[in-house]
Amino acid sequence: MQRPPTPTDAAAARRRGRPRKRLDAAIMAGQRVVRANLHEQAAERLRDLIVRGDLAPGASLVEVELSAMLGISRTPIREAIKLLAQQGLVELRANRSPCVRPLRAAEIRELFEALAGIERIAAELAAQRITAADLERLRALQAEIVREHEAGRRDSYAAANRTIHRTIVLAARNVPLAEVHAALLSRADQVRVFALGLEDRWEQSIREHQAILDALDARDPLQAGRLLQEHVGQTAAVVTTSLAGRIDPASSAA
Amino acid sequence: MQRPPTPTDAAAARRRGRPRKRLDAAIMAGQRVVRANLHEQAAERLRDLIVRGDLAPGASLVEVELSAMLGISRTPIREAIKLLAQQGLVELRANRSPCVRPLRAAEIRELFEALAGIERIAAELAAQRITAADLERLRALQAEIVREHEAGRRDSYAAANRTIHRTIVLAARNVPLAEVHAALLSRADQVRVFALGLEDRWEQSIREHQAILDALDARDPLQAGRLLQEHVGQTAAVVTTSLAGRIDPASSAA
DNA sequence: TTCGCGCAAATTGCATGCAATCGCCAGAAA
DNA sequence: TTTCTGGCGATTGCATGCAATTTGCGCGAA
Repeated sequence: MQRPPTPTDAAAARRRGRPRKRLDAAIMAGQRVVRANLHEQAAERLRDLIVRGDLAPGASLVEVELSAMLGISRTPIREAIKLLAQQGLVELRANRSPCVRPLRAAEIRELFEALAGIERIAAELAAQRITAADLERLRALQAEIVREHEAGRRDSYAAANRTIHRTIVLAARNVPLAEVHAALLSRADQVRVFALGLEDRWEQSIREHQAILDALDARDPLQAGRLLQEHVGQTAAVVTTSLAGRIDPASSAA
Repeated sequence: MQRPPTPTDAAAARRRGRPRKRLDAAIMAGQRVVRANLHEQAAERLRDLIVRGDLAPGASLVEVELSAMLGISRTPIREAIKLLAQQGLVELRANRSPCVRPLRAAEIRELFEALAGIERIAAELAAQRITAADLERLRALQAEIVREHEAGRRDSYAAANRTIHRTIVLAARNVPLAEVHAALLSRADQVRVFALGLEDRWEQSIREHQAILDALDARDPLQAGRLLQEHVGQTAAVVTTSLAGRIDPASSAA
């Protein structure tokens, strides 16, 4: 009978498995240093589950359940949950199980508004600092988006779309800005999964991307910023409309 | 002989102290619900120590030391440190003691740049949504700043200054934006403590505040945003100059 | 039938033990 | 004198135990 690994099993395995020189061995084996701490791995795994919608908004996150699911003990789980809470994907409730942040109309509106603003700032900076290599990468991503659009591949389209936004922000060469953007973006991704009808906007969205890339290419900060902010605003409008009927308009878990 | 409380002492005290009905009793005693979890208290306390400069940039944060200092066990300390790391006040190093984020020229420049951008966005939104009560509060804060300036009270001036910026951001009525702002602001505060010569700019700064308030009063988003962004930029310039000679120009802990 | 009370199970929050890991320092070799 | 190496102490990372708190439910009373 197979059974899921318990924390103890995992700990024992980890101990026995490699007498010593673990890191050296891993590096010499050509493995990418996967050696992140357990709580980081847990955070990444949980983020993924939440953003992909496998853990539904409002679902309560019970420590022992997650601990059994991931085969690690409660401690790193707790740390991971705290991390995700800080990023807005999880909501902590005093003396209660934390839960996946529910979708609330007002919060979603504010989220996209903030995201649009931050991307505008990033675009303005990026227009001043973007390199030829950045631009080339953006054009490649844009081409990829077009391909995935034509092939109708929803997931690939979304991934490429995400990457193009991320790349613009990174071109701003501002780490704190990129960090806050990443936090907001993952929450936006979570929301998007539950929105329908986004495909209707694909062609329009691609045109907007093209205009933004042109503005960046022309090193026009104001234009790039304005266009990107509006672009995000458009997406927000579609998402909000799509979700409007299906979530608590006021709040939830009241 | 007095000795600092150990985690065990504290735990025992907490257990013995209140047989039950703890919350009810506290509420009926009219106490504000101070009943935050230990890790939250610890985070707040540590944040304060860092922002006030009592824990110097680069200082290493050893779990047992902090645990003894705050009279709690390592677990909540660890959680608090993770939280502060997420906010950029603490830097985690693999398998080493975390440390207070050192001051690095490039990072500080980026930090204030991001802060300026976010405050611009906030000001634009605030100009559209600000209420009469908000404006009144801002005017009172501005008056307070003038008073503290004339009295030459450095700490009070800084506190009021911080509050006025915070209030403008809150007037934007956007929670995610306010949250990311708060994170960046606390790091900026930490940096400011080590910058000299900020007093030279007080009068100019007060004039800039007044212009920003006027723009908000006039409900002029572009003007308010532009002025606030430039204002933060000016502060950044002074801070950067002041710090330029006294920090690792490139990095540290290489 | 419905409301209230109290008990029990579920679950968090914190403390602590244990082992792996890292940095540091002494000592040896060049 | 400088550099490399081995072992030791310091410190983290994770697992787990224990108590407090909360919630849900059953039972009794109105």
